[in-house]
Amino acid sequence: MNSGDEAGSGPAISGKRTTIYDIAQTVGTSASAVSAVLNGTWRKRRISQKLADRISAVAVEKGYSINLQASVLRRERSNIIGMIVPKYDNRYFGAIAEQFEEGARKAGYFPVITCTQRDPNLELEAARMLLSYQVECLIVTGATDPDRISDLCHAAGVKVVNLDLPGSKAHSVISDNHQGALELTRVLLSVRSAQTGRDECLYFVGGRTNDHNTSERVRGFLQAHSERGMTVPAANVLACGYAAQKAYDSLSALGHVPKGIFVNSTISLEGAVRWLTDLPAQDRQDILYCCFDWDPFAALMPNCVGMAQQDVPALLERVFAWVATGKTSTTVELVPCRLRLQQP
Amino acid sequence: MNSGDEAGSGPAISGKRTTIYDIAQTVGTSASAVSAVLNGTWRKRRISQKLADRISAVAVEKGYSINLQASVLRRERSNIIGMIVPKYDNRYFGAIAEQFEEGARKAGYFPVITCTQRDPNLELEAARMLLSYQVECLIVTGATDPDRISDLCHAAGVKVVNLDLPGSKAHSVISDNHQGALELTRVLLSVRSAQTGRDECLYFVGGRTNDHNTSERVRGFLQAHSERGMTVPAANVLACGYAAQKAYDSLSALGHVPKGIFVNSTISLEGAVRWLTDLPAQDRQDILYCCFDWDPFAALMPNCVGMAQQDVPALLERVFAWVATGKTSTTVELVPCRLRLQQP
DNA sequence: CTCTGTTGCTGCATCGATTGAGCAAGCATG
DNA sequence: CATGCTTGCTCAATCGATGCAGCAACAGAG
Repeated sequence: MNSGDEAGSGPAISGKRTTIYDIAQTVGTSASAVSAVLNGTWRKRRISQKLADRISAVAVEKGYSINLQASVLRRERSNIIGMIVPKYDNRYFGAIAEQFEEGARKAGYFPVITCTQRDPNLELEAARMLLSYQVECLIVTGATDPDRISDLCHAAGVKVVNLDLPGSKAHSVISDNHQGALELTRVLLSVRSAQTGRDECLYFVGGRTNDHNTSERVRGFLQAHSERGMTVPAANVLACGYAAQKAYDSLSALGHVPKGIFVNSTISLEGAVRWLTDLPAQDRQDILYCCFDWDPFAALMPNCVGMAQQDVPALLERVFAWVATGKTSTTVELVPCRLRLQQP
Repeated sequence: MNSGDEAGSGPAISGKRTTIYDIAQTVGTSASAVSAVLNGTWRKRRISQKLADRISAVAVEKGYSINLQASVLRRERSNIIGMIVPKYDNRYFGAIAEQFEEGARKAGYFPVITCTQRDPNLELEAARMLLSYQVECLIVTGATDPDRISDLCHAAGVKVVNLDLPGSKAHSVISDNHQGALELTRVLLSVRSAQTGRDECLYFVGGRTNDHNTSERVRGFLQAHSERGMTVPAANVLACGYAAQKAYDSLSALGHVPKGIFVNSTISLEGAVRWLTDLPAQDRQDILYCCFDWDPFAALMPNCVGMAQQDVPALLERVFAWVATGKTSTTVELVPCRLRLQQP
């Protein structure tokens, strides 16, 4: 049962990790030589091939792994890049997290992501933690209060970039929510009017109006209507928050069945689709919706006209490009969304 | 534009972080006192309230944040717990990542998650990295080769737990794939036979047969058939890998339209559903499927009979309970799945 | 006035890796 | 044989936080 081998010069005895000093001792050399060999600077430091080989062999044999806490402490750079995301469990943030890691590794960083559940206190706490781990740069995604985090980072002399939601105290890379919403609304309006033969105002469901992204999307939504000479009644905009249940409740509370719905996020869409499937079949037939954000299953639902997919690769490409420049100005970069329409 | 204030005793000048020595100097005390005050051990170390207050005030004023690299180096414990996940961008792993972080924080750990794209080399590399950051414990989720990672961890004296996929060299917490697949298949078989009046073998799509989870699910799938006296032809099991496109291709390649499909994961389901929506409407009508793993949108698709949802909270609860015991034996814990059936 | 005990602090070694400075040995050149 | 150069290594300080050992000052007991 117990596989720990106590004897011999094998791998570290439980609890004690091998250090460069251990290796130096068994090889009969100095810790500096071991360090130089193991971090690749040995040629420059004129260590002989022979010694290098002996050291490498012993390191492998002992299962050595560097203590990066010690290494980072000594060097000026930590090579750690941090990210704060509100949630992992939807496709948008899942993709952001995944591609952030990929990009970070490609740029030579070690990525550390922390999920903050849209809780402002947890956001601050997480940012502080990441700073304590000496991140060189922090990417703040969808934070409720990005500016306070920017302040923290500035105090520590750490680069910050806002992603997805803009802030006023750091560079921001965000989707062009207005453009995406405008185009998406145009599509839904024209499909519906082709179907019914007349123009009818759509409903907007989900999000919060004081949130930048939602207000930009509402602006696009309204503009698409006014392009057709329509004025949307205020009651058609149900900015009820992001939770799925809220969307379900506010659609149910309407008292009638809206025929065209702009859903503000896949999270709200979960509620909207649930509401839809709970309707009697004949009501369900001619309801159409579109949704800001993309999900592969939601995109294939029969009532879905199209989705606006935020261009995650482009967003992250912009973020890493910004990080590489080392600039510190406070600007906002807009990245266009991709429209993904249902094949008829 | 430039908000950096160079003068005064304010927050750190860009590039230089405040340390306990800086604070000690401005307060006119020793670094030990500052350390004791800032890490909460000052009462025990008999620092006066007055000095403690002065130190705290200066620390806040200077925007001090502890250097955890230095702290961890000195102490015996790092408080870091690591996790390796193959992907973030589906609901199952998204939920695992999110709840892992929550559980880790509750247990007093700092969670670090790394995503390895189902790439065995990246898995090893990531494990090595996490060990270098002195993780106290590593949770290995869905790794292609968990045992090699276990070896690495044992060599470093670090606890390991396998999650989702079992390994032979560490404790494993996994879903009861056989039970879940058995029950799910029973449901689909009975719904289909109620519909058509006769028993018909289902198709199994997705996964790899040499993968533990897939083979257990196939076993459940076959057993549900044999309970009804049916023998499934080998050709009905399309273990074509996990990628969505593979599922699409192997369903298209069949040459006929199977009427009942057991889909092995939501990733494969993306392909299956795409295949479904590409079919002519009359073919699509009476196809039913079920799927192992849960997705809120997929669950609401009209042809979906039910999904097996892995009990993520229970899985992680078991993982953390195991970590807390500190035991090292090699056992497998099975956690039952929840069946989520389509409301008729 | 000495002895013991308490309060409130400081000094210093330590964790493991890194790196500039430096040293001994070997060799070639004048 | 003195000088300079190269090769191949070692020494020791350093990064920032921690915590043990210890010390000065003072109070109270005898």
